[in-house]
Amino acid sequence: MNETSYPSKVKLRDVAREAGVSVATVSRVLNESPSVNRKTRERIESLIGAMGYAPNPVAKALSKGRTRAVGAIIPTVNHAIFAAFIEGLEGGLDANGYSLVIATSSNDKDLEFKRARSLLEMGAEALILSGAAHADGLEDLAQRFRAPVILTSIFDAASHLPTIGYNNRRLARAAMKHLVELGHRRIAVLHGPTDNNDRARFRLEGARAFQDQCELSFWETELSEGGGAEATQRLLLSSRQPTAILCLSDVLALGAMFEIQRRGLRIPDDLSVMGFDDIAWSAHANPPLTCISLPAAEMGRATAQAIARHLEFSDEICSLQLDGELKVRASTRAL
Amino acid sequence: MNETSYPSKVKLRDVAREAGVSVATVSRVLNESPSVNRKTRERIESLIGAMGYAPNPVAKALSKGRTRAVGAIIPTVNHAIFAAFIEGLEGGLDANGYSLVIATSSNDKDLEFKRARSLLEMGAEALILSGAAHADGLEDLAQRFRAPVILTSIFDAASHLPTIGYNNRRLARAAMKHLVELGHRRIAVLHGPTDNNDRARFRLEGARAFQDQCELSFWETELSEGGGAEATQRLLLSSRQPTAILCLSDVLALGAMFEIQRRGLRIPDDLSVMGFDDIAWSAHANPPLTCISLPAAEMGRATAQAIARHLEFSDEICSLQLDGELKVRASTRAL
DNA sequence: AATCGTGATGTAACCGGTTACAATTGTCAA
DNA sequence: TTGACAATTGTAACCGGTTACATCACGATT
Repeated sequence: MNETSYPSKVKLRDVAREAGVSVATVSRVLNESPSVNRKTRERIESLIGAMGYAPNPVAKALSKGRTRAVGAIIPTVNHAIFAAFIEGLEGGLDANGYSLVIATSSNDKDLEFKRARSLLEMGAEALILSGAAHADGLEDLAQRFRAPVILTSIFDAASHLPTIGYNNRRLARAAMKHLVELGHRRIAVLHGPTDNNDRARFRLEGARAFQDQCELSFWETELSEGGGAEATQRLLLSSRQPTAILCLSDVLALGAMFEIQRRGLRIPDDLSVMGFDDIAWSAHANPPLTCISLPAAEMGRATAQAIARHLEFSDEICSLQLDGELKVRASTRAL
Repeated sequence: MNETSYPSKVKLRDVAREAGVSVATVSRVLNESPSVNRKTRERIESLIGAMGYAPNPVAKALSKGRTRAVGAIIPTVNHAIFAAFIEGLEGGLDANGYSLVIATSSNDKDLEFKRARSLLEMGAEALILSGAAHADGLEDLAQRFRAPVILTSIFDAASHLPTIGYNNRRLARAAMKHLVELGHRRIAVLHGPTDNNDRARFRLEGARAFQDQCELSFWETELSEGGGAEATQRLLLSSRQPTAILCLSDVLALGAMFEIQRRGLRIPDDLSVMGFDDIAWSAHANPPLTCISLPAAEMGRATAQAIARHLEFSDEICSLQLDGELKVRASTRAL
C-alpha cells in the first residue's frame, strides 16, 4: 500500500499521461486493438495494473452505445421455480459479461409494463419476460428501444416473439397421462390463478384434454403452499372424492400433501398426489413427489446464451423448447 | 400513431430544436429547475410528451456521476428467505428510483469479491452483502469506489460497517429457550455449513448457550431439504435419541419433518421439531411449524430505505436490529 | 438618463471513454 | 534518393446529457 488511502479514481487520461502516450492508445490497449506496438501494450498493461485503473462503465456505455445490462421481469422472485431460473440466468449472463437487472410484476400486466419501461429507460439491452400475455404496447415499447424481448417459461413455435421454455400444455397432458395409465379416473386438478397467467392456463388446457376419459374437477386457489392446503381442504369435503390430485405447481402439491396427511389420509394409498415443477424439496418429500420436472436453471442459462449471442453476433434469437421430464416417485400409485 | 414505426430515438437536442430553445432550458425543465418561465416550461413539457422523449440514463449518469443502481450479493436467490429479502429490497429501491443489480456468491468469499468488483465497476452506488465475514480487501475495494457497504441478515452493533438484520445469536437462544421451557433436555441441533457462513455460526453459538442445561447434539448438513432429511436420518440412528430437533433453517426443518414422518414417527408426539426463518410454507406444514420468524421482506425494505436516504441526503446508514419473533405452532409440545 | 437588479435563457465546458481520420515514422523497392 | 506503404500513434469529434457562467431584456431606482 504505497497509495494514499483514497486514490481519487484513476482515469484513462491518467494512465495515458503516466505512460507518455495519448488516451487513444490506452483505449486501444483496453479494447485489444491489434494495432498497438507490443512493447507499448505491455508497458501500458502493467501500468494499468499498477495504477489500479478500472474503466468507467458508464462512459464506456455512453460512447459505445451499449450498457451490457439485461432486464428480467418475473412475477415474483419468491417462488422456487423462478428463483432457479434467475440463478441460471444470472450465471449465464455474468459469464458473458452482462449484468442482470431484476424487477417483479406480481402478475400484474400494468405493473409489468411500468417496470419494462423503467428497465428500458435504464438502458437494458434486452427484456426477459415470463409467459405470453403482456400489456398492449409492451412490444412496441421494446421495439422503440430496439431491445429484443424473450418470453420464457413457455414454448410457442407460433409466437412471433422468441419463446424459451416448455410446452406447458403437452407436459400437463403427460402428467395426466401418467395418472390415467395408473388407472385413475377421478382426478382433481389444483391450479393457481389463471387470469394474467397463461402458463397456468396452458397447463389447465393440457389437463382438460383428458376430460372425455375421466372425471375431472378443477380447483383454483392462490399459488402458494397455503393455497394448496386450502384447495385440498375444500376438495376433500366435496361429494365425489378423487383418487388422485394433480397439482399444476409443486408448491400447491406441498400444501396438498400437508393437508391430506393432516386429515390422516395416506399418500399414495388413499390418494395419489402429483406435482409440476420439481423444485428442491420435491424429491425429499414424504413420500417423494411424483411430478413433471422442469429444467428452470437450464432455461435461465439457455436464455442468457441466446441473448448474449444475439447482442454480440446478431444471431437471431430462436425459440427453444426445453423438455420437461416425468419423474415417477412415490406419491402416485396404480389403482 | 402519426410517427414512423421506428422513431429514431429522440434526444434532448431534438426537443430543444423543436421548442426553439437551447438544450440547457430543456434540461432545466427536466430537472425542475425553478428558473424557467412558466409558459416555456409548459410548452416544453407538452413537447416532451408529444415527442415521446425519454432522457438517456447513461448520459445522465455520466454527467451527474450517479448511476442510481445498487448492487446486492446474496449466497443464492434460490432460497425462500433470500428471495423474500430480495423482493422487499427491489420494491423499496424501485420506489426510490433506484434499480437493483443482483449477483450470487454461492457462499464463496472469493467469488463474492469478484462479483463485488464487477458490480462496483458497473457503477453500483452501494453494495449489499449478507453476513459479516467477507474477503479481505472487499471493504477497501468498496471504499475506493466510495460505495457504502451494508451487511444484512445479521445485526451487530459493534460492526464498523452498518448491519441491518437480526441478532441471530439471541434468536437462536430464544428458540432453545422455548424448547427448554417445554421440558426438552435432549435436543438435536441441525444446521447448515458454518464455514463461510457466519449467520449459521451465530445461530449455533446461541444454541450452544444452553449446553449446561441440556444435552445437545449438533448435526451439520447441506442447507437444503435434502440435507435436513439426511441429517435427520443420521440422528435417528444415533444411540441417544433427542426429544426435540431445532433446525437452524426452515428448509432443514422441512426435510427433517419429512424424514421423521417417513420413519412413522409423529410430530410433536414422538419428537418436537422447530424451525428458524418462517418461510412461506411453514405455517401450512403438517403440523404447522413452530419457528423463529424473521422479517426478511421488511429487512429488504429497510435496507432500501437506508440506502436511498444515504444516497439522497447523505444520511448516515445506521445499523438496525429487526426483531424476530417466536411463532409457537403445533410442531413442538411440552414433555 | 444612467445604473442596477432580476429573471430567463444561451453558450460552452465537462463527465470519461471510443474511434474516424490525420500524422508520423520507418522500411523497402524503384 | 524518393515515393509507396505499413505500422503506430496522436488529434479531436462524438456519445447525450448537466451546469457554471455569460448574456440579455426589462422594470425599478436614483
